[in-house]
Amino acid sequence: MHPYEEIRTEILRRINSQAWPAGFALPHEEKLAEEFGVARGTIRRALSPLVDAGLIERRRRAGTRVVGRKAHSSTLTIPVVRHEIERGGHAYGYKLLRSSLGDDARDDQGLFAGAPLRHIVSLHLSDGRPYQLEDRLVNLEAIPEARDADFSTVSPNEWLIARVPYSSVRTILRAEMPGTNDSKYLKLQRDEPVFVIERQTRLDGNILTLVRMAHPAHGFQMITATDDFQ
Amino acid sequence: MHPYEEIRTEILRRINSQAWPAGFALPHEEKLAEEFGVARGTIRRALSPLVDAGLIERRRRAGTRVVGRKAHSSTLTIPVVRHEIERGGHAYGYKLLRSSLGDDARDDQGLFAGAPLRHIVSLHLSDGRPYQLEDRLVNLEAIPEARDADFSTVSPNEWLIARVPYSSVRTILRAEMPGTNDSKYLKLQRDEPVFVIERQTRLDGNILTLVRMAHPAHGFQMITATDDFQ
DNA sequence: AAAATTTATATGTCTAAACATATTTTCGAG
DNA sequence: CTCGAAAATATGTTTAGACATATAAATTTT
Repeated sequence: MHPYEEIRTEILRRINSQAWPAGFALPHEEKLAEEFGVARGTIRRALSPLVDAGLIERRRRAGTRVVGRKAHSSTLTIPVVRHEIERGGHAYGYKLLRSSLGDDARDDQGLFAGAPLRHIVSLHLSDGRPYQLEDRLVNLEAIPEARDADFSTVSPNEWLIARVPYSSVRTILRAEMPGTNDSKYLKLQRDEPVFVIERQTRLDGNILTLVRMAHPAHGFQMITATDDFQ
Repeated sequence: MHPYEEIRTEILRRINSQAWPAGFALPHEEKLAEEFGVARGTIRRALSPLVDAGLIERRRRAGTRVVGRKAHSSTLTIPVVRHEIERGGHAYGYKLLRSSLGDDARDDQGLFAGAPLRHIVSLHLSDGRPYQLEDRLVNLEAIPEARDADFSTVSPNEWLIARVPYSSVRTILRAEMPGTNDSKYLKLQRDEPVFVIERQTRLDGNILTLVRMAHPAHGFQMITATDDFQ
């Protein structure tokens, strides 16, 4: 364990044990450097992830303070469906349900501003059972290669994620009563809702793709990784 | 804009423009330092968040490569309910429904290993309408002050988050058909599902609190912040 | 007493250099 | 030709120092 890690751990311990409670002003960098017998740079290195995580706050001249938390943050990772299913030890299946071209398809929100689109509906299966219904619009102006890509064996999800770089992602999570397509393809039980993940992917402001991924609620859950320290 | 930021932006541009496609080996640090006219440390500073974000991968002696993505990651922030509602410009309301002590309460999963518990059920309202049903178990061994805390005006959610430090959080998201309590308190429409957030909060392995937060699905959604650059 | 100015100070950025360490490549022994 | 040891190399950690900059605190001016 490197000095910067030990120092970070020790400072975390002090915060978590309330020895340094919310609002407490930490000794300044030079003092901490002296206490731990290292250079100032090493102290900065130990502290900066705590700043990023919002555990402490720093202001020039004012110093560093322990922050009282106001929210829980965690990282939500959405893997390629196939990986998710296979990692769970299940057999992955995939079926292309619909593929069409057009510029008026389903752009309810006018996000694509009339750009040519490809609309793909596909189904992901786990052990033969419907797992996710993927309904996707792809901006062909931004990703022209997607016009002729073959999505009958590889899902657009997987095709895109590896191939197309993006700079921002907006993910929306919802519980919904199933729509017509959901009921048709997901083999839902009576009164069973769907868990919907909707995602907009952008590159420098231009929207690349918009996708709605619907899961049968029963047995489906999302778990977020804990943004923690050790 | 500082040199390290400009360099990071330029490198991102090269990755996003596919000038440096997935698998591409970046020039090594000394070369980049020379190219940008800065010290090696500044190059490291520019690159390290890209490593954290999984955009590039580095191995000693082998160098640095652009990574083809395998998943979408984003940060899910769950604020205190009151803040969430007030930020939306709505009136916040709160009602304590039930509060009891005991060690056998509802610990279905045996997470608390027989520790004394406090069980609190409360309702959060937005403009007078039910917004969230909070059902919480608090470990009194870890947080003895919670035994006598008054949750009739301040929700346990808010009381805990500011007061009690934690080291890890596990959040589970689900769509569910409403249970008895959900139907009773959330004024659900016919066939309306609930969006459930379940959270376990720990400090150094010890579970502090377990909470189930149920939202009427209609009009509720979670949006994740985009883990992006610039 | 209030407002404007100056000073002090803690954090923020950057450098240049040394050394540590994982891993690949090279080279030599068998 | 194979295996193992040695060398080479890119990244990883740390230092000590210089300078930049935001802002709190002290001082002067109004």
